[in-house]
Parts: sequence; structure tokens; C-alpha cells
Amino acid sequence: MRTRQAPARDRRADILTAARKVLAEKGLEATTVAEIVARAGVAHGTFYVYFSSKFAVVYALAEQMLERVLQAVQLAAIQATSFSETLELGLLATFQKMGEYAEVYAILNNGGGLVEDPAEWERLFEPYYDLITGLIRRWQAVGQIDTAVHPDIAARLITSLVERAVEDCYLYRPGTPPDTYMREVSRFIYGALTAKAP
Amino acid sequence: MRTRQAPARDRRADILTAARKVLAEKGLEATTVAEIVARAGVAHGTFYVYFSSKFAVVYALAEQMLERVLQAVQLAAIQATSFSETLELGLLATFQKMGEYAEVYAILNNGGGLVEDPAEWERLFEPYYDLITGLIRRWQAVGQIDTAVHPDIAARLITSLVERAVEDCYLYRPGTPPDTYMREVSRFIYGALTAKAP
Amino acid sequence: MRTRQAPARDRRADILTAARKVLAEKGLEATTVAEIVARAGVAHGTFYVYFSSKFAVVYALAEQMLERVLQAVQLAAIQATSFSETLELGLLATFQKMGEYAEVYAILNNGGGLVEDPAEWERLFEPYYDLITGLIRRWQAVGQIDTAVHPDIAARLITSLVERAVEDCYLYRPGTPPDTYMREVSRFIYGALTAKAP
Amino acid sequence: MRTRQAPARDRRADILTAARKVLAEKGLEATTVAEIVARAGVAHGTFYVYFSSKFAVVYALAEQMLERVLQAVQLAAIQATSFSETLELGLLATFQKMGEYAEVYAILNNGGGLVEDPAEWERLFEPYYDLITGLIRRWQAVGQIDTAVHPDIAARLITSLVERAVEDCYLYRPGTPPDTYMREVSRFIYGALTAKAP
DNA sequence: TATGAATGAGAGTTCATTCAT
DNA sequence: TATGAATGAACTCTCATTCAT
Repeated sequence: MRTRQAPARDRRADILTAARKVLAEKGLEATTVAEIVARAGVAHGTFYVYFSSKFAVVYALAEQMLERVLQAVQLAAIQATSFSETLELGLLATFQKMGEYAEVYAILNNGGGLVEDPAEWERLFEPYYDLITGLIRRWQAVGQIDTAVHPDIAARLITSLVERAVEDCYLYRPGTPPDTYMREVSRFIYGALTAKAP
Repeated sequence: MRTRQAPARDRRADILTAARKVLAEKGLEATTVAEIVARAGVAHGTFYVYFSSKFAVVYALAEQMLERVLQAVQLAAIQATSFSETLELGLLATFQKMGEYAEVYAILNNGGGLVEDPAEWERLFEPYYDLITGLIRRWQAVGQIDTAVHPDIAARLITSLVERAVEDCYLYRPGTPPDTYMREVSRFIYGALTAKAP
Repeated sequence: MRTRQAPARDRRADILTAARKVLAEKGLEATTVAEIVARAGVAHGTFYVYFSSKFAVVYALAEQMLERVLQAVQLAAIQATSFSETLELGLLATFQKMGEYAEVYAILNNGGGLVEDPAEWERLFEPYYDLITGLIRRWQAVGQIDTAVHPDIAARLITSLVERAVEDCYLYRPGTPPDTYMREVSRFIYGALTAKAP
Repeated sequence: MRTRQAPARDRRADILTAARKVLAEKGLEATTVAEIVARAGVAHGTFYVYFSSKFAVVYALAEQMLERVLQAVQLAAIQATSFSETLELGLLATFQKMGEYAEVYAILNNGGGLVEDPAEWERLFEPYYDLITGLIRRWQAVGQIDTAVHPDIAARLITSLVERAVEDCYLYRPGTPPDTYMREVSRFIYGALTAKAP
């Protein structure tokens, strides 16, 4: 009986953490359930108590990351009083939260071909797109963003831009300081959304 | 000597074509050599006459695509007489050539974790980055692009933007016409590179 | 807990036994993991639960045999009170234990080229050589073996002699009774170690 | 037409030489026809013009070696005027000729499991055994070898002794000079064949 | 809930051999 | 005779998943 004893280990969380590490180190194809459970310190069978398949744990990881980024950006958006401030604070929040998942990002990015229907994977990102779309609309309404911009297409482009910047920044070109990347991306998006077409 | 006989099937090309199809349908992890050779109509062993491993065929596919896109964009750049025209023609070329590889793109995009060193994969894209970087510098020199733009960082951001747009356009939102995407991306990039920071 | 249930098949032992049979019948190169597991009545994967590779099972078999022979010879050596008795009892023990492995012996003998470094394989036999070397020294000390004999070279020669005799006896010339072989070998070694050079 | 031009390459010999090298370096199981033909500088198909299978080349190699050793020992036996001289000269000849094949010897030794019936392989060695058996009889006839010795069993034991000594000498313990080995073996055999049983 | 030995389908890869040239 | 691209059967080994405990 386990009442008020040492707090029961949260095995689900242990597995999730271990999975993140292994994915980061080995990449999706080389990640095995065997290694995940070894790192999590649980038995092989225990994995299947909490996750229905190898894919499920990757999916759960993506959910976790997107949820955390989403919350941080929402908080930033609430505090901002202008488009440029929204952009600045939002990017800062994204770089911070996403940075923790940088290594797995390339994997999470496209569902790794683990999911049958790509659209199913894409749905995971929809709340994020919706948030950005909403923010664009909000600042279009008060004239801070060009009304010619398609909010939903732009939301997707911006998302890809930021993802790429985070990846580049933390993975491929760790020499360049994150600040430089953030400023560049900021200027890039600002120009894209405010400038008039030629 | 092979003169005037049956026009000698090019098995390497057959395998490459088959691989493209299978990757598009199944994704990287679910793609098997068995299925590739079945579609190519060659024996299992023949695969290894032309490619040293499963990875090698993905790599070769990426090379093929990037080479074709690069050529098309170079041609466009030569014909253009202004930054906005370069942008317009370059995007058109990219959408056309890359569109053929849209399904595999998500896979090719990050090397699928198939390659040990991510930097090795990244090198594949370098000629493409260099081309864009050069074009940005060229139009900065004549004042058509803001000189505050970092050519190399911008080149990477633009690349990710276009990749994403092509993916979205052909894969995830086939409802929206390519033209709309191209115009949006064009405006996006134009604004980003020409506008002054806030 | 496994108490009083079906007496838990020892799969490792089953595989080892099956491997011995297949090796004896087919020889090393023609022995396949598939056939071993078929005879052992276990799944293919089970093989790799207990042995890391095809080679590992051959190695384990050699270890098992050498260990058994070694023990038997040690026991014989303890009971013997003269060199000629040591020889007689030792040979008897060796013929008995090694006889069970006669078919695989030709394979075990040189590691079958399965091992990268021949010296690694040779190390397996070192305890056996050491035992013989020690016995030679012991009977040299009391004048029953010619002191001109190099104990370690002689140990190796004796080993090869006995191996060969066992092989011949059980494999190639089953017509001749083991007794004849043992007596011949005994006389051979006795003469070799006690006689003076010409 | 090839009349009186550059002497036609003896491709069969080239293949045999290449095979010897590869077998020595890689061992039997790791030796491939591909590598043999690569070293021999001939096409894959050419191999099968001269040898009916991979096994055939190993068999041919063994034949070649045994033939050469046999000739050398026969010559030595003819020149010798006593048992001890026969032993000395015979061993010298064997060490020299066999030394060239030392690396492949371990492989050739038992047919590598390549041959279905071990007896078929054993037959290859029969002329060699017959030679030794004959020599033992010859020196028994004149009282230089103990008549209690079984010529045919002893021939086999001697053969294994010498094989082992050559292997040890050239492969496993290259530190010890061949001379030491030869003298030890010589004394060993001399004692074994001339001494009276206890 | 937790375990981990056992599973077995199927993966990537090798390579002896063939045969049209 | 010589070639070498093509073959495909067979190999070793992996690993997601199950289930009796």
C-alpha cells in the first residue's frame, strides 16, 4: 500500500524525458524503445503501460513542446502593447522554450514519417498557427500590419521562419549568438508584414 | 558492345525514380529497399550495385533535386533585371522544380536523421545558400535591398520560407492555388529585405 | 516468482546443445543461426538474447569444452603418483571429455577464422597449456622427465598431438579402438619426454 | 591472334596467388570471390572459367602446398642416411615449404568445413601420410625405430605435431626462432619413436 | 501496476554464381 | 577466352510488441 510514502515515481514523465534525450542523440530511426526504457530505468513492458507504441511517445513529446511554447507566446502577447513589441517578446519566448527542444525539433518537425497521414501531424500545430493568425489580425485591425497580408498563410511562413532560425541557431551554427538571430528574424518579419509591395 | 540493341534500361535511374515514389508514399522509416526494388523492377542485389546503402539513395535524391532547382534559379537570376524580378522569376522556378519533389521534401529536408553528422547533410544545401547569399549582396550593392540585412542569415531564412511554402502549397493545403502562395511569399520576402526596421 | 511450475527450459543450454549438433554436421561456414534455433526449438530472436553473435556461440562452446577437459585432467593429475601414471590418467580423461566434442573439435581448433585476432582465440587455450607446462615441470623436478625439454613448447606439441589423436580416433578412423590410440599416444609422449637426444 | 607475342598471363596462377593472400589476411569465411578477383586483376566471370566454385580454389591451394612439401620431404629422405638425419632434413624441408603457407594452413587444415565429407578432404593428405609411414617402416626395418610403434598412427601424430609446430612458430609465437622449434620437435619425435615404453 | 524473457516478422546487406555480350 | 552487370537466395541481426508472472 502506498499512502503518504515516498512520492511514487512518475514513470510516464521519466519515459518522456528519456525519450527526448535519446531522440536528440540518435535521431528518430536509430531511437529504440530498448534504449528509452534503459535510460528511464523502467522495464520494457512498462513503456507499453503508458504509451501504446513507439510513435505515441514522439507524438506526446511534440504535444508537450508545443503546449509549452504556446503558453509562453500567449503570455508574451498579452503583455505587449504594439506589434513590434509582440514580435520581440514573442520571439524571445519562442527561442527560450523551443531551444530546449532544439535537438528533437528536426525530428518532431515533420512527424518523422511516423504518422500515416501528414495532415494528422499538421493538426498538432494548428493551435500555434491559430495564435499567430489571431495576432496578425489583431495588429492589422489597428493598422500596424499591412492589410494585404493573408493572416493564415503568413502565420505558416512565420512559423517555418522561426523554427528554422531556432534550429540554425542552436544546432547548425552555434557560433552566432541567439541575439543576432532573433534581431534578424525580428527585422525580417517586421519588414515582411509592414512593408508595401513594390 | 551494345549497339542498336534494346535501349539498355538505366537501372540506376529506375531505382531513383522508384525510391522517390516510395518515400513520398511511405515516409523514410517505412520505406524499405524491398519495396524500392520491387517498383523499379530490379533484383534486390541490383540496388547495392548502384547504391551503397538505403541512405545513399536518399542522399542521391536530394542531390538531384538541389541540382535541378539550383540550375533553374541561376537561369532565372541571369534573366532578371531587378531585385523584384529576380524574386519573382526565382520563386517561379523554385516552385516548379521543387514541386516535383514536394512529397519527399519533408524527408530530404533534415536528412531524416539518417546521416550521422547533421552538418554533413547541411553541406548539401550550401551551394543553394551561397547562390541566395550572392543574389542578396548583388542587389544590396545597387541599393535595392536594405544593407542592414545579413546576407547569409537571410539566405537561410528565405530558404526555409520557400521550402515551407512549397510543402504547404503542394502537400498540406492543396486547395490554395500555387499562385497565391507565390505572391504571398514574394511580398513577404520583398518586405523583409527592403523595409527599414521600426 | 517461478516456484514449482513447469521446470523452466534453460534456453541457453538448449541453444548450446543445438549449436554443437549443427556444427558437427555442417561445419562452421554452413552452420546458420536459423538451423540452430530450429533445433533448439526457440525463436530466432531468442538466440540473440543469449548470444551476441553467431561467433559467440562457438566461443562459448569452446569455453565449455576446455573447462570440462581441464577439470578432468586436473583431477587425474592430483590422483597420479608418477609421470607415467599422470600421462595415462590424463589421456584417459582427455579422450573421454573431448570425445563428446570430437565433431566440433576441428572447428573449435582454430577459431574457424571467426575471430579477428588469432591470439584472442589462442588465449582460450592458455589455461590448458599452463596446466601441461606445470605438470612437465613437476616431473622434471623429480627427474622423471628429461630436463632438456622446453616445458612450454612441449606443452603445445603435446596438446596438438592429443587433439589430433582424438579427432583421428573418433572422426576419421573410427575403426581403430580408442585404447590403441591412447596407448600409442602415451608411448609417443613418454618417449618424447624421457628419452635422451641422439 | 596471340602468336609469339607477350606471354599470355597465366590467369589461373594469378587467381591462386591472390586467393592465398586473401585467405591469409581474412580467413576462410571472410574471403570473397570478389576480393580474390580484384587482387588477381581479372573479371568476376574469369574466376569461374578456371575454378568451378569458391571451394575449388581452396582445394587447389591445398593440393599445391602438399605437393610441394611432399617433393621436398622426398628429396630429403633420399639424401638421408640415418633416421635422425631423415628427421632433421625432413623437418627442415617441411618448415621451409610449409612456412610459405603458414597463414593459410590453419584454414587448409580441416577443409574449413567447405567440403561435405571430411574424409574427402583427408584423402588429400594421404600421400603425405603414406610417405611418413613408409619412412618409419624403413627405419624400423634396420632397427633405428622401435618396432612397437604403429607406423600409420605415428605418421598421423607426427604430421599433426609438425603442422602445429609450424603454425606456432610462424603465426602465434613469431618471437621464438624456427631453429628452436625444429630442434624441439626433432628431439620430441626422436624420443617418441626410439624410446622403449616404461 | 510493473516486469523482462521471449517472440518472429522483416529489415538491410552480402556474395557466389550466371550469361549476354 | 574474358567480361562484369545483374541476380536472388540466404544470411545475420534488430526491435516493437506481448504476456505469464
